[in-house]
Amino acid sequence: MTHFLTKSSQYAIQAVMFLVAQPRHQPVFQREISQSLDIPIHFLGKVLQILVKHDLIISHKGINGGFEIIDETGKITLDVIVRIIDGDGYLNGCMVGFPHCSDEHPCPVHDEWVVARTDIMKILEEIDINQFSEELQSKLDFMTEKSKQKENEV
Amino acid sequence: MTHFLTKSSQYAIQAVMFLVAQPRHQPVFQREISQSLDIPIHFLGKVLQILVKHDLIISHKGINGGFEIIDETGKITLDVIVRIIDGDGYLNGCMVGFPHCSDEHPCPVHDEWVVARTDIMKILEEIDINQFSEELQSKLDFMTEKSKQKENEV
DNA sequence: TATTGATCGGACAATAAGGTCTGATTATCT
DNA sequence: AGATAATCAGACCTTATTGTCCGATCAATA
Repeated sequence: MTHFLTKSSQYAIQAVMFLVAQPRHQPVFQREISQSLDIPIHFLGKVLQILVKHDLIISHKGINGGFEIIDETGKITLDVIVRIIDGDGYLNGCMVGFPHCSDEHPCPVHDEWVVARTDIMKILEEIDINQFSEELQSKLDFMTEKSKQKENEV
Repeated sequence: MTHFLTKSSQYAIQAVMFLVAQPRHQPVFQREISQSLDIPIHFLGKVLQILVKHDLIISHKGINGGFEIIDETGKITLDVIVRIIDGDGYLNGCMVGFPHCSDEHPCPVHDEWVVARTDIMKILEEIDINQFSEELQSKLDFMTEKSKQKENEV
């Protein structure tokens, strides 16, 4: 269906944004993340565990547990998350799948594709999630289930 | 794996390019297309049948059969092919999967994604495969298995 | 008209992605 | 110490994509 990122990496990105947006970066229950972002809870758990293993977030077990972002982390880019979840080489290769397509021997859409790919790379590599935590807090209200509550209030 | 187009639509696009590049648009055997483009022959057959049903190419059955592009066809865009094979709505929706993301309530990467998506749309909607049939003939030599033959000759 | 060799069509298998379930482990609180 | 409630870990199921196989159908040719 020509999806661009897998569900797994989409969920991971959403979760990281959600954690960054937390005031004081307090720990959040997996259940709360799941409900807020409308992500299947067990699937979310699996994704979060991968992020924990790669030291992007930390987990607290036990009754007052939860997940939180690691404060010391510098720049958090989508690129980092996608590579952790989906592995490398996600935009390599020809857009239409020609095995021998390259800069030297470009396929009919190669040059245009390079331009588009550069734009995408910018999003993945240059945007820093840690930068706009205040902006995130307001924006994510509309992204999460809070927006539905607001609709119901009208 | 963050693939952008499915194999099916990639194969379809490659096959259409291959047929357009044929001098005088002569019919070509499914087997020849398969070998030239290194596409599994039966999978290719299934894809080609879909294109036939949607009047993008025509098929000749029987012993001197094969597939050829329909000459009367005007502009052939990747968009048309992708919609036939993969269905509609292939770049709709938020890049990172937020259900409520929209122009009015953009997610943190929405604006940048719109730019990148526009570039991709241009490739899909504006490039006309029928336009550069001469260019295709030379370019496809490198895309197909002919390039390997050239390598072996050296 | 029989043979040949092509597409056509549908069933089927293999693989990966997406999603679910259950028990184990862990830390907090009473 | 026991109850509680959270993450952790892995097995398992479902679905979609990708790929394979085989018989039916069709048209050209000898």
